[in-house]
Amino acid sequence: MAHESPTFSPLYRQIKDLIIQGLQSGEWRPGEAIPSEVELAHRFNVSQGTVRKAIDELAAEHLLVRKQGKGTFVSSHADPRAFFRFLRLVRQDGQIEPAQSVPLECLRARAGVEAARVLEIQPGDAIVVMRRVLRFGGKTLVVDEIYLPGDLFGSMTLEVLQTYQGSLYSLFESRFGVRIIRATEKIRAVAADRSSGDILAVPEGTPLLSVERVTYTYQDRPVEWRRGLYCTNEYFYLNELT
Amino acid sequence: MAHESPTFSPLYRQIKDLIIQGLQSGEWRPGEAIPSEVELAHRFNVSQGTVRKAIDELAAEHLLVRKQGKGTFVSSHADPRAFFRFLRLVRQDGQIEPAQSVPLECLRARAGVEAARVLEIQPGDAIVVMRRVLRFGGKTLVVDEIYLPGDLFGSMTLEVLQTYQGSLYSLFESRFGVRIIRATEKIRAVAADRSSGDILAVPEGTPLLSVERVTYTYQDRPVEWRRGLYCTNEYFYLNELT
DNA sequence: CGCCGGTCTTATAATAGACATAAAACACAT
DNA sequence: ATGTGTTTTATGTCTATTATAAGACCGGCG
Repeated sequence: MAHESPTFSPLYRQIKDLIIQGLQSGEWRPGEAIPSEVELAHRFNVSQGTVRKAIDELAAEHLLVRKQGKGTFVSSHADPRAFFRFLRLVRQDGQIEPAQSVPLECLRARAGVEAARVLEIQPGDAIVVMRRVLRFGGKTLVVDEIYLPGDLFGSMTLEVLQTYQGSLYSLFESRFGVRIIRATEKIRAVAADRSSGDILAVPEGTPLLSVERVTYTYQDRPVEWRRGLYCTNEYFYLNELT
Repeated sequence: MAHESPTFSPLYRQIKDLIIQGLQSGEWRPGEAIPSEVELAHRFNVSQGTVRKAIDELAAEHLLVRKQGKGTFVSSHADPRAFFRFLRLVRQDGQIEPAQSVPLECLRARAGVEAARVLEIQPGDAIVVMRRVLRFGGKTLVVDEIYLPGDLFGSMTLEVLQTYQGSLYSLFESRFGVRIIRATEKIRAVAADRSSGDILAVPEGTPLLSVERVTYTYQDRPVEWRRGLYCTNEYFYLNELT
């Protein structure tokens, strides 16, 4: 097989794309096992090693999780280990504590120019806006404002949010079929205004961490825009530079 | 080869350790090429594929860089692409701009309890303390206070810092033989005090990003402790969650 | 109830050939 | 003779296949 076409990609990468299609189409759901390497090799008519290399990359990207002797599983945000991949707030002493999400409001709106640009939709398109806080050990440390595209999250309501136990991304995944893959965050320091200060129980003007996040699903499609204000008096944002 | 010993590790990982030794001993220096896969395979008496897997992991950890058709090279902080791995400050519009480091002072001191704990040395051991600022496009946006263990950086002087062109980690690497591998950062929002406000040209009380970093070399040995204050009015800290 | 093999799974190792790169060798016009 | 563009070749990594080992699980059997 010669390298002729300008759109050439190696065999294992084509297999990788086929597996991603299976994930995206819902053929294999989060938490479930995908077929074994030999079975996939047979289905796609390639060797086991080629399937293996495709799965290796998908595992490195956290889309799949390998377990020797058991199988390869679709990763899920219901897995507790996935929580702190997207919430990096830890206590002074380094202990990571579970967060409790408390939804405040959820309403329908139309996208402004900025939200439309970030979410790659048209201004005026339907969106869902929600606000919520995160509580750590009884203290309210984060207030989030979240923008979602209406076509994917049209049925989102405050009651759904209040009822659901588990992380927000776990809800996205199980109820809306939206799998969060990666995100980028822009972090800066800002002063608390009246309303956020009240919610976080700090004086107006207190320095807060402003975390603006854009979240992506398959094929780099943005599906969430959020802005969080973090109170970092007793907790901090932990980042690993590797 | 059976799995008998409790300290068993697969062949490719033993090879990986041997390569790390070569890096650590200075047998192969930053920027240089290491021997080819077949040559290493011959030297260690294993197959090329096994060497390949070892190098794959080292490349994933950014210790090596592969270039098809050319060879595999020891990664270096002199490489401009490495700069923004450890400095994630970017402009509003997303453009990344080169930083200019301006050293302010450099003096010898003795480790206090906190510095000793972080750097894993004894209280009272010799350390080097330095302060410097980072300028982006003419504006002073970062002020850093940096603590280094004296045994590694004993010959550090203000003149060395002022003379050297290039990043600090590039200096560590070329002049002190200390290769920075990874780091962890604790980020919080704080208010500017008088002195830092003066340096950054902002009013006292302005919210600043406090970035406390511990930096590690081979075998997870801490070799730098620093605290930076970032002015995030026109720039922000960019983070990728993957 | 324990344990001992089958039989699934992924993990490891070896091998062969394809592709990438750059420098040496060469042909040829000036 | 010399400069220039092309071909060859040597030497890297990359891709693909195959074989075997190790981990997990289940059911039969003592």
